[in-house]
Amino acid sequence: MTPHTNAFDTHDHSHCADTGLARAEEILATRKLRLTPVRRQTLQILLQEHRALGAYDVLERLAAAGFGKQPPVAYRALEFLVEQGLAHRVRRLNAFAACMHPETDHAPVFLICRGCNALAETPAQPVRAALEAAAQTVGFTVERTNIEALGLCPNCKAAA
Amino acid sequence: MTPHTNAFDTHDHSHCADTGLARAEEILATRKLRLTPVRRQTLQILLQEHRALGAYDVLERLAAAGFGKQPPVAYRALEFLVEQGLAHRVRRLNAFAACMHPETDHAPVFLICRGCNALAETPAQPVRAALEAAAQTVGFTVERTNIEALGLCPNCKAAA
DNA sequence: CCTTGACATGTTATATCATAACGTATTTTA
DNA sequence: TAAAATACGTTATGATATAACATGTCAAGG
Ligand SMILES: [Zn+2]
Ligand SMILES: [Zn+2]
Ligand SMILES: [Zn+2]
Ligand SMILES: [Zn+2]
Repeated sequence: MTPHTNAFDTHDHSHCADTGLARAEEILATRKLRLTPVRRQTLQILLQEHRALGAYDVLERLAAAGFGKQPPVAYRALEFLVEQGLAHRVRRLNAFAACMHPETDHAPVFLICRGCNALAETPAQPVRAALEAAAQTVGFTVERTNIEALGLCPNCKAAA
Repeated sequence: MTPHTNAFDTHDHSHCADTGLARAEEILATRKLRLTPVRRQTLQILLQEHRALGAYDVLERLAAAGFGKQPPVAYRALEFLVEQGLAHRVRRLNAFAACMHPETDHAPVFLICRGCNALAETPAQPVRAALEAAAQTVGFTVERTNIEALGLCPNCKAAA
């Protein structure tokens, strides 16, 4: 078990970004899909911070890096990353975040700090299981989930 | 325990709508808040169906009923109902739905059928508890949640 | 190699969702 | 009944997202 660095602890963040990219390359290689320059740059942009970025924020940064300046440029790259499980969409924020553990446990739970906007992705198994159980009592089959919590991270709690 | 009618079963829906309105009146009375005509009409609109409606859908119907025709009319009424726990916002759909049990258990789980767009609201306690537990391991305090599942309801499964 | 088809990128234009700011009317309270 | 708070309506604008189409790139098969 990798000692999961979590977004709310101070940590060597270059590690997150580096391994994130490396994992993406591996994963896409095995799927014979291409991590093109825009896609790579988009993932890097998301990996730069442990928070969710709106599509237009991403777009600005893509444009600054010499890519297209129109919304579909960002939306397409983001959609691709989300489909491949390399990024997630955070509905509560209308925003996107790099996935912090693309290999393991999908169907993430997001913890969104309203103080500092940090976003942590935590393992979802138990939550997901509880949700499945609730669904089953009414005969509903769960295919995709959005499980998001808004609140305060330990740092912001301490500061308050 | 009321035998909770659920959105995926055929049921006497006028009962849902009637009790929904009645409950809203009681609740707002105890809080000394007003169920004004637009608010009442908005709640009735949401109660007409077990699915989520976009703000602009609601607005159209409000306008047809003689209320204002501009977005804030709908958004304000919806926001009020959501604040009072009489309706919920379904982030996955950018839409709103009447609450199906305003008294009990809040922090609902939504089950959204991608076949027929039906929306069921199920009790969230166990899911919520699992989420709290996950949050606690990183020191995060949960304040609000969005827990939504997309999938297939029993009827659509049978039809497929 | 070169054609061909699939995929990827870019553009313009438009659709959809949401709120700011302001004036008027209604309701409550003193 | 005056003052204050609340609610409703408008205009205008902001923010998010997708449709439709043209051009460019790549990987295979001939
Ligand atoms: Zn990091
Ligand atoms: Zn993830
Ligand atoms: Zn019903
Ligand atoms: Zn509810």
